[in-house]
Amino acid sequence: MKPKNTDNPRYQAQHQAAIRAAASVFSEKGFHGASTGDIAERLGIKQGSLYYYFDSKEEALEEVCLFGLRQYVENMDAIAASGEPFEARLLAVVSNHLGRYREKNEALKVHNDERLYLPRTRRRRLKALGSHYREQLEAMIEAGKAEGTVRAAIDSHFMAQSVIGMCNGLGELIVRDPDIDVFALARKTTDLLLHGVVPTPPKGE
Amino acid sequence: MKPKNTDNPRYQAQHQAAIRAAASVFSEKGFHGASTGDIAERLGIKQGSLYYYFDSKEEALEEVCLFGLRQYVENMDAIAASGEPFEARLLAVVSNHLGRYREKNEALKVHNDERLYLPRTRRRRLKALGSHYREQLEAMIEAGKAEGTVRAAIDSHFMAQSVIGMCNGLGELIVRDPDIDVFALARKTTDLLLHGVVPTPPKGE
DNA sequence: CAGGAATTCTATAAATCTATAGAATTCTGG
DNA sequence: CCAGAATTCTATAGATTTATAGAATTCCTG
Repeated sequence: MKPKNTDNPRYQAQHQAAIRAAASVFSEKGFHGASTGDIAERLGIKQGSLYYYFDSKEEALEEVCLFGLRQYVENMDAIAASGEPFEARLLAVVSNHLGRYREKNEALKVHNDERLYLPRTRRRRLKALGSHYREQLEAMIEAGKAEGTVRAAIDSHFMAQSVIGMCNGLGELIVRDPDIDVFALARKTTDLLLHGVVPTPPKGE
Repeated sequence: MKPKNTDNPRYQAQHQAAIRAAASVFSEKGFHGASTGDIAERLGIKQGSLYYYFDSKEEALEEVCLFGLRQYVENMDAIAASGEPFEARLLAVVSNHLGRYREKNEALKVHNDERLYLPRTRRRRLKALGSHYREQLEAMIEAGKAEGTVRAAIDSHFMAQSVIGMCNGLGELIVRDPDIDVFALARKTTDLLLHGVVPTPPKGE
Protein backbone atom coordinates (compact mmCIF):
# COMPACT_ATOMS: atom_id res chain seq x y z
CA MET A 1 0.00 0.00 0.00
CA LYS A 2 1.27 3.45 -0.93
CA PRO A 3 1.68 6.10 1.74
CA LYS A 4 -1.40 8.25 1.59
CA ASN A 5 -2.94 10.80 3.85
CA THR A 6 -6.68 10.55 3.54
CA ASP A 7 -7.17 13.54 5.85
CA ASN A 8 -5.23 15.79 3.54
CA PRO A 9 -7.64 18.18 1.78
CA ARG A 10 -5.64 17.72 -1.41
CA TYR A 11 -6.24 14.00 -1.30
CA GLN A 12 -9.88 14.45 -0.46
CA ALA A 13 -10.44 16.87 -3.34
CA GLN A 14 -8.89 14.53 -5.87
CA HIS A 15 -10.72 11.58 -4.36
CA GLN A 16 -13.96 13.48 -4.82
CA ALA A 17 -12.99 14.36 -8.38
CA ALA A 18 -12.27 10.70 -9.01
CA ILE A 19 -15.75 9.79 -7.81
CA ARG A 20 -17.29 12.36 -10.15
CA ALA A 21 -15.21 11.14 -13.06
CA ALA A 22 -16.26 7.57 -12.35
CA ALA A 23 -19.90 8.65 -12.09
CA SER A 24 -19.69 10.38 -15.42
CA VAL A 25 -18.12 7.43 -17.20
CA PHE A 26 -20.29 4.78 -15.53
CA SER A 27 -23.45 6.68 -16.39
CA GLU A 28 -22.38 6.88 -20.01
CA LYS A 29 -21.09 3.38 -20.62
CA GLY A 30 -22.38 1.32 -17.74
CA PHE A 31 -20.20 -0.34 -15.12
CA HIS A 32 -18.94 -3.17 -17.27
CA GLY A 33 -18.72 -1.07 -20.41
CA ALA A 34 -16.47 1.48 -18.73
CA SER A 35 -12.81 0.80 -18.13
CA THR A 36 -10.58 2.17 -15.43
CA GLY A 37 -8.66 3.74 -18.28
CA ASP A 38 -11.73 5.73 -19.29
CA ILE A 39 -12.17 7.01 -15.75
CA ALA A 40 -8.52 7.96 -15.37
CA GLU A 41 -8.58 9.77 -18.69
CA ARG A 42 -11.61 11.83 -17.67
CA LEU A 43 -9.77 12.71 -14.49
CA GLY A 44 -6.63 13.61 -16.38
CA ILE A 45 -4.33 11.00 -14.89
CA LYS A 46 -3.03 7.65 -16.11
CA GLN A 47 -4.89 4.40 -15.65
CA GLY A 48 -2.56 2.94 -13.06
CA SER A 49 -2.67 6.07 -10.92
CA LEU A 50 -6.39 5.67 -10.36
CA TYR A 51 -5.63 2.83 -7.98
CA TYR A 52 -4.21 5.36 -5.60
CA TYR A 53 -7.82 6.40 -4.93
CA PHE A 54 -9.73 3.15 -5.36
CA ASP A 55 -8.67 -0.35 -4.38
CA SER A 56 -10.74 -1.76 -7.21
CA LYS A 57 -13.19 -0.82 -9.91
CA GLU A 58 -15.93 -2.30 -7.76
CA GLU A 59 -15.08 -0.02 -4.87
CA ALA A 60 -15.32 2.91 -7.26
CA LEU A 61 -18.84 1.86 -8.19
CA GLU A 62 -19.82 1.56 -4.57
CA GLU A 63 -18.53 5.02 -3.75
CA VAL A 64 -20.31 6.52 -6.73
CA CYS A 65 -23.61 4.96 -5.69
CA LEU A 66 -23.25 6.11 -2.11
CA PHE A 67 -22.38 9.60 -3.26
CA GLY A 68 -25.43 9.66 -5.52
CA LEU A 69 -27.84 8.57 -2.86
CA ARG A 70 -26.58 10.54 0.05
CA GLN A 71 -27.69 14.09 -0.63
CA TYR A 72 -30.89 12.82 -2.12
CA VAL A 73 -31.72 11.01 1.10
CA GLU A 74 -30.59 13.92 3.25
CA ASN A 75 -33.05 16.18 1.47
CA MET A 76 -35.76 13.66 2.16
CA ASP A 77 -34.95 13.77 5.84
CA ALA A 78 -35.27 17.53 5.83
CA ILE A 79 -38.62 17.33 4.07
CA ALA A 80 -39.88 14.67 6.43
CA ALA A 81 -38.87 16.75 9.44
CA SER A 82 -40.57 19.89 8.19
CA GLY A 83 -44.02 20.35 9.69
CA GLU A 84 -45.60 21.13 6.31
CA PRO A 85 -48.96 19.62 5.38
CA PHE A 86 -48.98 16.48 3.25
CA GLU A 87 -49.57 18.14 -0.10
CA ALA A 88 -46.61 20.47 0.30
CA ARG A 89 -44.31 17.69 1.43
CA LEU A 90 -45.28 15.50 -1.49
CA LEU A 91 -44.48 18.33 -3.86
CA ALA A 92 -41.13 18.75 -2.16
CA VAL A 93 -40.34 15.06 -2.47
CA VAL A 94 -41.22 14.99 -6.15
CA SER A 95 -39.27 18.17 -6.80
CA ASN A 96 -36.25 16.76 -5.03
CA HIS A 97 -36.44 13.58 -7.07
CA LEU A 98 -37.02 15.22 -10.44
CA GLY A 99 -34.61 18.03 -9.73
CA ARG A 100 -31.73 15.60 -9.45
CA TYR A 101 -32.23 14.60 -13.08
CA ARG A 102 -31.92 18.17 -14.18
CA GLU A 103 -28.66 18.65 -12.32
CA LYS A 104 -27.49 15.73 -14.40
CA ASN A 105 -26.75 13.92 -11.20
CA GLU A 106 -24.92 11.14 -12.89
CA ALA A 107 -24.13 9.41 -9.65
CA LEU A 108 -27.81 8.90 -8.88
CA LYS A 109 -28.36 7.46 -12.33
CA VAL A 110 -25.49 5.10 -11.75
CA HIS A 111 -27.04 4.05 -8.48
CA ASN A 112 -30.36 3.36 -10.19
CA ASP A 113 -28.95 1.43 -13.12
CA GLU A 114 -25.74 -0.23 -11.97
CA ARG A 115 -25.99 -0.93 -8.26
CA LEU A 116 -27.09 -4.49 -8.89
CA TYR A 117 -23.66 -5.34 -10.20
CA LEU A 118 -22.24 -4.86 -6.74
CA PRO A 119 -21.80 -7.99 -4.67
CA ARG A 120 -24.16 -8.42 -1.72
CA THR A 121 -21.79 -7.19 0.93
CA ARG A 122 -21.08 -3.95 -0.91
CA ARG A 123 -24.76 -3.33 -1.44
CA ARG A 124 -25.64 -3.39 2.23
CA ARG A 125 -25.03 0.26 2.96
CA LEU A 126 -26.91 1.31 -0.17
CA LYS A 127 -29.84 -0.85 0.75
CA ALA A 128 -29.97 0.76 4.16
CA LEU A 129 -30.07 4.24 2.67
CA GLY A 130 -32.69 3.26 0.10
CA SER A 131 -34.89 1.61 2.69
CA HIS A 132 -34.57 4.64 4.87
CA TYR A 133 -35.79 6.77 1.99
CA ARG A 134 -38.77 4.56 1.31
CA GLU A 135 -39.64 4.36 4.97
CA GLN A 136 -39.61 8.12 5.33
CA LEU A 137 -41.91 8.36 2.34
CA GLU A 138 -44.21 5.72 3.76
CA ALA A 139 -44.34 7.47 7.11
CA MET A 140 -45.18 10.68 5.31
CA ILE A 141 -48.08 8.96 3.59
CA GLU A 142 -49.32 7.57 6.87
CA ALA A 143 -49.16 11.07 8.30
CA GLY A 144 -51.22 12.19 5.32
CA LYS A 145 -53.85 9.66 6.27
CA ALA A 146 -53.93 10.91 9.84
CA GLU A 147 -54.25 14.39 8.46
CA GLY A 148 -57.19 13.29 6.28
CA THR A 149 -55.52 14.25 3.03
CA VAL A 150 -54.94 10.64 2.03
CA ARG A 151 -57.63 8.01 1.78
CA ALA A 152 -57.34 5.34 4.46
CA ALA A 153 -57.57 2.62 1.81
CA ILE A 154 -54.24 3.61 0.26
CA ASP A 155 -51.41 1.14 0.91
CA SER A 156 -48.45 3.30 1.79
CA HIS A 157 -45.87 0.71 0.71
CA PHE A 158 -47.44 0.48 -2.72
CA MET A 159 -47.91 4.22 -2.92
CA ALA A 160 -44.30 4.98 -2.04
CA GLN A 161 -43.02 2.63 -4.74
CA SER A 162 -45.42 4.19 -7.24
CA VAL A 163 -44.14 7.67 -6.53
CA ILE A 164 -40.54 6.58 -6.86
CA GLY A 165 -41.21 4.72 -10.12
CA MET A 166 -43.19 7.57 -11.59
CA CYS A 167 -40.42 10.03 -10.86
CA ASN A 168 -37.81 7.73 -12.36
CA GLY A 169 -39.92 7.41 -15.51
CA LEU A 170 -40.33 11.17 -15.76
CA GLY A 171 -36.61 11.50 -15.26
CA GLU A 172 -36.22 10.17 -18.78
CA LEU A 173 -38.31 13.02 -20.11
CA ILE A 174 -36.10 15.47 -18.28
CA VAL A 175 -32.90 13.95 -19.51
CA ARG A 176 -34.22 13.81 -23.07
CA ASP A 177 -35.52 17.38 -23.18
CA PRO A 178 -33.17 19.92 -21.60
CA ASP A 179 -35.72 22.75 -21.92
CA ILE A 180 -38.41 21.14 -19.81
CA ASP A 181 -39.61 23.09 -16.76
CA VAL A 182 -38.87 20.71 -13.93
CA PHE A 183 -40.87 22.54 -11.31
CA ALA A 184 -43.95 22.71 -13.50
CA LEU A 185 -43.53 19.00 -14.11
CA ALA A 186 -43.27 18.40 -10.38
CA ARG A 187 -46.52 20.27 -9.85
CA LYS A 188 -48.31 18.28 -12.53
CA THR A 189 -47.00 15.06 -11.05
CA THR A 190 -48.11 15.95 -7.56
CA ASP A 191 -51.51 16.95 -8.85
CA LEU A 192 -51.89 13.65 -10.65
CA LEU A 193 -50.96 11.71 -7.53
CA LEU A 194 -53.30 13.72 -5.36
CA HIS A 195 -56.37 13.95 -7.56
CA GLY A 196 -55.97 11.46 -10.36
CA VAL A 197 -57.15 12.06 -13.86
CA VAL A 198 -60.88 11.78 -13.35
CA PRO A 199 -62.63 15.12 -12.96
CA THR A 200 -64.18 15.61 -9.52
CA PRO A 201 -67.83 16.41 -10.16
CA PRO A 202 -68.65 19.17 -7.65
CA LYS A 203 -65.58 21.17 -6.73
CA GLY A 204 -63.27 20.05 -9.57
CA GLU A 205 -60.30 22.31 -9.87
CA MET B 1 -20.39 -17.69 -43.67
CA LYS B 2 -21.55 -21.17 -42.80
CA PRO B 3 -24.32 -22.82 -44.77
CA LYS B 4 -27.49 -22.34 -42.78
CA ASN B 5 -31.14 -22.70 -43.53
CA THR B 6 -32.98 -20.07 -41.57
CA ASP B 7 -36.35 -21.43 -42.74
CA ASN B 8 -35.67 -24.80 -41.20
CA PRO B 9 -37.82 -25.22 -38.08
CA ARG B 10 -34.88 -26.85 -36.34
CA TYR B 11 -32.79 -23.77 -36.91
CA GLN B 12 -35.60 -21.47 -35.86
CA ALA B 13 -36.21 -23.37 -32.66
CA GLN B 14 -32.55 -23.22 -31.64
CA HIS B 15 -32.34 -19.59 -32.69
CA GLN B 16 -35.29 -18.85 -30.43
CA ALA B 17 -33.66 -20.83 -27.63
CA ALA B 18 -30.50 -18.82 -28.13
CA ILE B 19 -32.45 -15.58 -27.75
CA ARG B 20 -33.98 -16.83 -24.52
CA ALA B 21 -30.62 -17.93 -23.20
CA ALA B 22 -29.16 -14.53 -24.05
CA ALA B 23 -32.10 -12.80 -22.39
CA SER B 24 -31.60 -14.83 -19.26
CA VAL B 25 -27.89 -14.12 -19.05
CA PHE B 26 -28.12 -10.45 -20.01
CA SER B 27 -30.84 -9.85 -17.43
CA GLU B 28 -28.67 -11.40 -14.76
CA LYS B 29 -25.28 -9.89 -15.53
CA GLY B 30 -25.99 -7.00 -17.85
CA PHE B 31 -24.81 -6.78 -21.43
CA HIS B 32 -21.19 -6.03 -20.71
CA GLY B 33 -21.03 -8.28 -17.70
CA ALA B 34 -22.23 -11.28 -19.66
CA SER B 35 -19.93 -13.15 -21.99
CA THR B 36 -20.81 -15.11 -25.10
CA GLY B 37 -19.43 -18.08 -23.21
CA ASP B 38 -22.07 -17.61 -20.50
CA ILE B 39 -24.83 -17.55 -23.10
CA ALA B 40 -23.54 -20.60 -24.92
CA GLU B 41 -23.25 -22.50 -21.67
CA ARG B 42 -26.85 -21.73 -20.73
CA LEU B 43 -27.86 -22.99 -24.15
CA GLY B 44 -25.75 -26.13 -23.79
CA ILE B 45 -23.36 -25.49 -26.65
CA LYS B 46 -19.79 -24.22 -26.87
CA GLN B 47 -18.90 -20.55 -27.05
CA GLY B 48 -17.78 -20.58 -30.67
CA SER B 49 -20.95 -22.33 -31.83
CA LEU B 50 -23.09 -19.45 -30.69
CA TYR B 51 -21.85 -17.47 -33.67
CA TYR B 52 -23.82 -19.77 -35.88
CA TYR B 53 -26.92 -17.97 -34.57
CA PHE B 54 -25.65 -14.45 -33.99
CA ASP B 55 -23.17 -12.46 -36.03
CA SER B 56 -22.09 -10.63 -32.92
CA LYS B 57 -22.88 -10.16 -29.26
CA GLU B 58 -24.46 -6.85 -30.16
CA GLU B 59 -26.84 -8.48 -32.60
CA ALA B 60 -27.85 -10.88 -29.84
CA LEU B 61 -28.75 -7.93 -27.61
CA GLU B 62 -30.79 -6.35 -30.37
CA GLU B 63 -32.75 -9.53 -30.96
CA VAL B 64 -33.41 -9.99 -27.26
CA CYS B 65 -34.75 -6.44 -26.95
CA LEU B 66 -36.98 -6.81 -30.00
CA PHE B 67 -38.29 -10.10 -28.69
CA GLY B 68 -39.03 -8.53 -25.32
CA LEU B 69 -40.92 -5.58 -26.73
CA ARG B 70 -42.88 -7.27 -29.45
CA GLN B 71 -45.62 -9.14 -27.63
CA TYR B 72 -45.90 -6.37 -25.13
CA VAL B 73 -46.64 -3.89 -27.90
CA GLU B 74 -48.96 -6.28 -29.71
CA ASN B 75 -51.08 -6.56 -26.58
CA MET B 76 -51.23 -2.79 -26.42
CA ASP B 77 -52.55 -2.70 -29.97
CA ALA B 78 -55.29 -5.13 -29.07
CA ILE B 79 -56.25 -3.07 -26.03
CA ALA B 80 -56.25 0.13 -28.03
CA ALA B 81 -58.46 -1.42 -30.69
CA SER B 82 -61.00 -2.74 -28.19
CA GLY B 83 -63.95 -0.42 -27.81
CA GLU B 84 -63.85 -0.56 -24.03
CA PRO B 85 -64.32 2.59 -21.95
CA PHE B 86 -61.22 4.41 -20.73
CA GLU B 87 -61.14 2.98 -17.24
CA ALA B 88 -61.20 -0.60 -18.48
CA ARG B 89 -58.53 0.04 -21.06
CA LEU B 90 -56.25 1.67 -18.52
CA LEU B 91 -56.63 -1.35 -16.28
CA ALA B 92 -55.77 -3.58 -19.21
CA VAL B 93 -52.66 -1.57 -20.04
CA VAL B 94 -51.43 -1.65 -16.46
CA SER B 95 -52.18 -5.37 -16.17
CA ASN B 96 -50.31 -6.06 -19.38
CA HIS B 97 -47.33 -4.08 -18.16
CA LEU B 98 -47.21 -5.51 -14.65
CA GLY B 99 -48.03 -9.01 -15.83
CA ARG B 100 -44.86 -9.20 -17.86
CA TYR B 101 -42.81 -8.85 -14.70
CA ARG B 102 -44.54 -11.82 -13.17
CA GLU B 103 -43.85 -14.02 -16.18
CA LYS B 104 -40.23 -13.16 -15.49
CA ASN B 105 -40.02 -11.75 -18.96
CA GLU B 106 -36.31 -11.35 -18.87
CA ALA B 107 -36.20 -10.02 -22.39
CA LEU B 108 -38.32 -7.03 -21.47
CA LYS B 109 -36.08 -6.30 -18.51
CA VAL B 110 -33.10 -6.45 -20.82
CA HIS B 111 -34.81 -4.01 -23.13
CA ASN B 112 -35.47 -1.62 -20.27
CA ASP B 113 -32.00 -1.77 -18.78
CA GLU B 114 -29.56 -2.54 -21.58
CA ARG B 115 -30.95 -1.14 -24.82
CA LEU B 116 -28.90 2.02 -24.48
CA TYR B 117 -25.74 0.04 -25.09
CA LEU B 118 -26.85 -0.59 -28.66
CA PRO B 119 -25.45 1.76 -31.29
CA ARG B 120 -27.89 4.22 -32.84
CA THR B 121 -28.57 2.24 -35.98
CA ARG B 122 -29.50 -0.87 -34.07
CA ARG B 123 -31.77 1.07 -31.77
CA ARG B 124 -33.95 2.43 -34.57
CA ARG B 125 -36.42 -0.44 -34.71
CA LEU B 126 -36.73 -0.54 -30.95
CA LYS B 127 -37.36 3.16 -30.83
CA ALA B 128 -40.11 2.78 -33.40
CA LEU B 129 -41.83 0.10 -31.34
CA GLY B 130 -41.48 2.07 -28.14
CA SER B 131 -42.80 5.25 -29.69
CA HIS B 132 -45.69 3.33 -31.12
CA TYR B 133 -46.50 2.08 -27.64
CA ARG B 134 -46.40 5.53 -26.12
CA GLU B 135 -48.45 6.99 -28.92
CA GLN B 136 -51.14 4.39 -28.51
CA LEU B 137 -51.24 5.18 -24.82
CA GLU B 138 -51.42 8.90 -25.49
CA ALA B 139 -54.24 8.41 -28.01
CA MET B 140 -56.06 6.36 -25.42
CA ILE B 141 -55.75 9.19 -22.93
CA GLU B 142 -57.03 11.69 -25.48
CA ALA B 143 -59.98 9.39 -26.10
CA GLY B 144 -60.53 9.39 -22.35
CA LYS B 145 -60.75 13.16 -22.46
CA ALA B 146 -63.32 13.04 -25.28
CA GLU B 147 -65.22 10.52 -23.23
CA GLY B 148 -65.14 12.86 -20.22
CA THR B 149 -63.34 10.39 -17.97
CA VAL B 150 -60.09 12.35 -18.10
CA ARG B 151 -59.74 16.00 -17.16
CA ALA B 152 -59.01 18.21 -20.14
CA ALA B 153 -56.06 19.77 -18.31
CA ILE B 154 -54.11 16.50 -18.28
CA ASP B 155 -51.13 16.46 -20.64
CA SER B 156 -51.29 13.07 -22.34
CA HIS B 157 -47.57 12.94 -23.10
CA PHE B 158 -46.72 13.52 -19.46
CA MET B 159 -49.43 11.15 -18.32
CA ALA B 160 -48.28 8.33 -20.59
CA GLN B 161 -44.73 8.58 -19.32
CA SER B 162 -46.00 8.62 -15.75
CA VAL B 163 -47.96 5.44 -16.26
CA ILE B 164 -44.99 3.69 -17.84
CA GLY B 165 -42.62 4.81 -15.09
CA MET B 166 -45.02 3.86 -12.33
CA CYS B 167 -45.43 0.37 -13.75
CA ASN B 168 -41.69 -0.07 -14.11
CA GLY B 169 -41.24 0.96 -10.49
CA LEU B 170 -43.90 -1.47 -9.33
CA GLY B 171 -42.22 -4.13 -11.42
CA GLU B 172 -39.47 -4.14 -8.82
CA LEU B 173 -41.99 -5.00 -6.13
CA ILE B 174 -43.23 -7.88 -8.25
CA VAL B 175 -39.79 -9.22 -8.96
CA ARG B 176 -38.83 -8.92 -5.30
CA ASP B 177 -41.94 -10.59 -3.89
CA PRO B 178 -43.05 -13.67 -5.83
CA ASP B 179 -46.26 -13.99 -3.82
CA ILE B 180 -47.70 -10.63 -4.72
CA ASP B 181 -51.12 -10.59 -6.43
CA VAL B 182 -50.39 -8.85 -9.69
CA PHE B 183 -53.97 -8.27 -10.67
CA ALA B 184 -54.83 -6.73 -7.32
CA LEU B 185 -51.79 -4.51 -7.72
CA ALA B 186 -52.96 -3.51 -11.19
CA ARG B 187 -56.33 -2.54 -9.78
CA LYS B 188 -54.77 -0.45 -7.04
CA THR B 189 -52.52 1.25 -9.55
CA THR B 190 -55.37 2.06 -11.90
CA ASP B 191 -57.40 3.40 -9.01
CA LEU B 192 -54.54 5.63 -7.94
CA LEU B 193 -54.14 7.00 -11.44
CA LEU B 194 -57.86 7.58 -11.85
CA HIS B 195 -58.75 9.08 -8.50
CA GLY B 196 -55.52 10.02 -6.77
CA VAL B 197 -55.01 9.68 -3.05
CA VAL B 198 -57.20 12.52 -1.83
CA PRO B 199 -60.65 11.45 -0.70
CA THR B 200 -63.43 12.84 -2.89
CA PRO B 201 -65.79 14.61 -0.51
CA PRO B 202 -69.28 13.78 -1.83
CA LYS B 203 -69.35 10.49 -3.65
CA GLY B 204 -65.94 9.16 -2.49
CA GLU B 205 -65.66 5.44 -3.19
C1' DC C 1 16.54 24.63 -0.65
C1' DA C 2 16.93 19.96 1.39
C1' DG C 3 14.60 15.88 2.47
C1' DG C 4 10.89 13.11 3.28
C1' DA C 5 6.10 12.35 2.20
C1' DA C 6 2.57 12.24 -1.23
C1' DT C 7 1.21 11.64 -5.79
C1' DT C 8 1.65 10.15 -10.49
C1' DC C 9 3.90 7.57 -14.15
C1' DT C 10 5.70 3.51 -16.78
C1' DA C 11 5.68 -1.11 -17.67
C1' DT C 12 3.79 -5.39 -17.35
C1' DA C 13 1.70 -9.92 -15.69
C1' DA C 14 -2.26 -12.43 -15.92
C1' DA C 15 -6.76 -13.02 -16.96
C1' DT C 16 -10.21 -12.07 -19.63
C1' DC C 17 -13.25 -11.85 -24.01
C1' DT C 18 -14.85 -11.58 -29.08
C1' DA C 19 -14.81 -13.45 -33.39
C1' DT C 20 -12.99 -16.62 -37.04
C1' DA C 21 -11.34 -20.80 -39.50
C1' DG C 22 -11.40 -25.27 -40.39
C1' DA C 23 -12.20 -30.00 -38.63
C1' DA C 24 -15.56 -33.15 -36.80
C1' DT C 25 -20.03 -34.64 -36.10
C1' DT C 26 -24.93 -35.04 -36.78
C1' DC C 27 -28.92 -34.90 -39.52
C1' DT C 28 -31.93 -35.89 -43.61
C1' DG C 29 -33.64 -37.26 -48.08
C1' DG C 30 -33.13 -40.61 -51.63
C1' DC D 1 -26.55 -46.71 -46.08
C1' DC D 2 -24.68 -42.69 -48.74
C1' DA D 3 -23.87 -38.03 -49.83
C1' DG D 4 -24.38 -33.60 -49.07
C1' DA D 5 -26.16 -30.12 -46.06
C1' DA D 6 -26.51 -28.37 -41.46
C1' DT D 7 -24.78 -27.92 -36.98
C1' DT D 8 -21.35 -28.06 -33.41
C1' DC D 9 -16.62 -28.41 -31.80
C1' DT D 10 -11.64 -27.24 -31.15
C1' DA D 11 -8.16 -24.06 -31.29
C1' DT D 12 -6.51 -19.71 -31.56
C1' DA D 13 -5.39 -14.79 -33.02
C1' DG D 14 -5.79 -10.47 -31.37
C1' DA D 15 -7.49 -7.08 -28.51
C1' DT D 16 -8.82 -5.55 -23.86
C1' DT D 17 -8.77 -5.10 -19.11
C1' DT D 18 -7.71 -5.13 -14.10
C1' DA D 19 -4.39 -4.67 -10.76
C1' DT D 20 0.51 -4.39 -9.05
C1' DA D 21 5.41 -2.97 -8.51
C1' DG D 22 8.79 0.09 -8.56
C1' DA D 23 10.68 4.39 -10.61
C1' DA D 24 10.00 9.26 -11.24
C1' DT D 25 8.06 13.46 -10.09
C1' DT D 26 5.75 16.90 -7.36
C1' DC D 27 4.58 18.93 -3.05
C1' DC D 28 5.26 20.71 1.47
C1' DT D 29 7.66 21.77 5.72
C1' DG D 30 11.30 23.25 8.34
